Amino acid sequence: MPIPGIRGFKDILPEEAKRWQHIEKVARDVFRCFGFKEIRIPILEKTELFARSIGETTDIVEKEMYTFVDRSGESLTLRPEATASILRAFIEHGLYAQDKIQKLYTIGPMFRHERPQKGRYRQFHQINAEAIGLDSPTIDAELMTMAMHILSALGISGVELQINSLGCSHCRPQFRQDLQSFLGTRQAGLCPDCQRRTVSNPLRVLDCKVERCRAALEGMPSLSEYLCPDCKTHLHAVERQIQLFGVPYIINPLMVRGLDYYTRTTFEITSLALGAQSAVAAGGRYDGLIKELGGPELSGMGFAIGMERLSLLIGDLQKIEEEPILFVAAMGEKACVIAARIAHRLRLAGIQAEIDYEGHSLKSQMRRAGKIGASLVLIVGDDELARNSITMRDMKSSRQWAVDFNNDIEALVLCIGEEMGRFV
RNA sequence: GUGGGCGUGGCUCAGGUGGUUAGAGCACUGGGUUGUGGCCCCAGAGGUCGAGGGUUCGAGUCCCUCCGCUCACCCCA
Repeated sequence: MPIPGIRGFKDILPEEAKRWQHIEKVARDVFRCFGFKEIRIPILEKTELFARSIGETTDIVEKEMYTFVDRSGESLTLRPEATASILRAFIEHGLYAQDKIQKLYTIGPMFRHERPQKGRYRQFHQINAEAIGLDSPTIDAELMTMAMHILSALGISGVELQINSLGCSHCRPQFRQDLQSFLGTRQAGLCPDCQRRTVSNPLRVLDCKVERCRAALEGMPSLSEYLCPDCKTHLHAVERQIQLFGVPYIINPLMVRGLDYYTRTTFEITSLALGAQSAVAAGGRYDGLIKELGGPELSGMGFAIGMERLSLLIGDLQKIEEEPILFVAAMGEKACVIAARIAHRLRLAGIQAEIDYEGHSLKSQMRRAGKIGASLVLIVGDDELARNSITMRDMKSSRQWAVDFNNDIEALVLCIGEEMGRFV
């Protein structure tokens, strides 16, 4: 009996993996231009790290983490996001001692035990960027710009950048309290979810999609009116800067985030092409978090891009240039041996070379050569060997000719290299 | 955790009101061309019809249970 894979854990098959490689390559190149360095971090951390950073009462921590006790009795968790781990590493290795400013990125799998649906899996992959040690609103704008640039560099259009400010530790508590008491007076008109949210996470009511909730919330306190002068100034500066970068955006005062650590600037990049899970990227500022995790008093700002969602948006439009392929077809025992040697030598020269392994007919080998997209086929057989030559066939033009071959593979390989326009 | 839709060869799907050996296209293998790909033609191989139980002389088809996939809610990248 075959053993199936786990729900929500998807295989990325070769055809799609090719697209993923392309995505990563483009992203890495953008990071390089923006001065971000790669950091590679473990996928397991102590559970405590996520509980403290993401928030004890968030859905992620309460019911979505893959948490288990390992053989030494310690509670570990498969990371549900990357920020906490990056900050942990940043603190643990004292990176701030070399340079207070650290621009870091990582690409890899994250794990959340949610019900899978379009664009959402239990093991999913994120491209994650963090800019640590900067209070300047310019870095906020720069990060959002960079995220947008990665998307456009991948040929993705039709996305919307939404920005909001969640306030800081000075102004948000008052808003939360006032919102909560306001919601208390409107319970009857709210959907069951929002009635629950009133207690657990009142800010979430802001972006409820249920129509009748919208109506019941007439006259509700507005977050933007509660922002303290510093937060207001910061938001305006972010706006000014992102306008200077020429990136279109909209301010969405109703957008909130699901992780507790966000302060001030938050953003989301959405696309209607994604279905219900419309966010392809999201992030924000987290000013108190590094200290909260036992590090220095430095602020930070970061974002994550969902790889699966990116892949959905790119679709099949992506024409990735293929390297040329050579197929060595062989007829007869001697020829098979020589074919394998030729292929081997070509491979060492950096050319993709394929052979037949099962003694198929020449017709069948030719069919296979065509199928895998070989541009050049070498035909080695009794006839050729008897005449000290091999046959070369250009698959595109169907032109074919004989090439001298006195059992001298090096000379042959030179000839092939010329034919394929490559250095061997 | 909740709800809708769907499970038939590797893939995409046909299979009125239950009836004999479950079909097609694509892909695969061989042949038509005793050594030549794509197009065409012929042949072949490949399926416990998601699983288990029930009704029936008889179940891919009807009933029940379970499992899986998928979309949506919740939540989020």
